[in-house]
Amino acid sequence: MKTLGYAILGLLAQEELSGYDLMQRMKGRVGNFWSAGHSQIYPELARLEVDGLVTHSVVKQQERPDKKVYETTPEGLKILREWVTEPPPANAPKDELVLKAYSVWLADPEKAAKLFRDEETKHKEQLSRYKETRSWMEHESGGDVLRPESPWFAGYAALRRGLIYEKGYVEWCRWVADSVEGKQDDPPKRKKKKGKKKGE
Amino acid sequence: MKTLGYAILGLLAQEELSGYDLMQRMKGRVGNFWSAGHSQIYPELARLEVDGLVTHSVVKQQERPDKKVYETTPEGLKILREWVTEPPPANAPKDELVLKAYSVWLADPEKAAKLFRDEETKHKEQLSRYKETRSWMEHESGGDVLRPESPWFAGYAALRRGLIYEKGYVEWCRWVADSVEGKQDDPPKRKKKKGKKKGE
DNA sequence: TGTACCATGTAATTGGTTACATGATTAC
DNA sequence: GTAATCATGTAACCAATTACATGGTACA
Repeated sequence: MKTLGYAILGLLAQEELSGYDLMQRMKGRVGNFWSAGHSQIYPELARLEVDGLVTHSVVKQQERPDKKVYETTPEGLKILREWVTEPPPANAPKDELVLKAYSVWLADPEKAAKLFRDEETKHKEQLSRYKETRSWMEHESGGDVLRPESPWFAGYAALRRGLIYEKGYVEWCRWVADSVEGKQDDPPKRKKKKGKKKGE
Repeated sequence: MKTLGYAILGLLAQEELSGYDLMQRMKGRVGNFWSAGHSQIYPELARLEVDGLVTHSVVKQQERPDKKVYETTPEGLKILREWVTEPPPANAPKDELVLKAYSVWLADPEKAAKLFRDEETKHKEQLSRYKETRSWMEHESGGDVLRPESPWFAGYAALRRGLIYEKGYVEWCRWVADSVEGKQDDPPKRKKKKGKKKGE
């Protein structure tokens, strides 16, 4: 089974969805750290069904094309549950902007500053969207965001990764931009203090 | 030109390297956010040479097989310099652990806690390695880590991304593990305060 | 009349990983 | 001997993106 299959099962475990619905969840990022196009999703759904992990029923709609609505089978839920607690293979994150940073010493400083300022802005915006979602979840869930056996908790946990990721990204972009502009004397925070702060 | 080509040019812009040297840099992560195997590197080097962006000379070694040492051409440096300040395509980060978190409500809490504790440990270790590298760079560079026109600065900037990334990862893993174990009442930091802190 | 959204699929291409293949030298 | 490192390549396979393809409804 490939990761995409588990991503789909994970979504279907929370609600019944059509291929089209899945596509939208995946475009907007499943719990913000996975994505897939419809050309990947439809064949994968077919494979999952052959393997007996999902089933579908055709929902007839007037005013709209008919659709196939998928749900997990008990077998599908079982293998999803097992997969969740297995350690994932070590992931080498790839980030083109960090690669650009690695060669930034060659670049025109003004253009470089603009690049990292623009990226800072993008990630600030993403951070704001995540914060809105967080507020919405906290209010809407009725406290379930902190109950680990609730799907609300799981979505909230994934969202928190996004919040931390973007917060760090913004901080880093700002540091790089400041540095190439010559306005940066020390790591962010603690300006004057002795800076003792033990090594680890 | 694909990203791998720029990754190679970025390394060769700092020092002459053989395909084997490049492979090692890439295994250990170029500035920690790109990677590639030797089966990708050798063909890509050949393409770069056909395009006139790198050249090689054969270095004869006794005690070791001969090797081809590559360097960038002026043309190669030029297109690298241009690429650096172009905005990268929006990257959708993929992280299998976050996907697992999204379905963690289905899992056995003890197994889930173990998973996230183990991951926390791994990322703590990576963080420690980065911190050692940081110290080494700061001492070895003679202050050049803060001079944007120095290759030291570029490597240092990439490293700082790694530091922030791992710091956030550790924090997140700990929060998830604490939560599934039932020891977590509030977002990290500020325990009692009113929590006013404006929306943005 | 044309754009946007709903809905589902297949085909071609690219990028990346794993496996295959060879061969020399050094250290245990 | 045999494992480890140096050194360079090709071939097969897989995952993912982009492009091709179809067809209905809503709305401006």
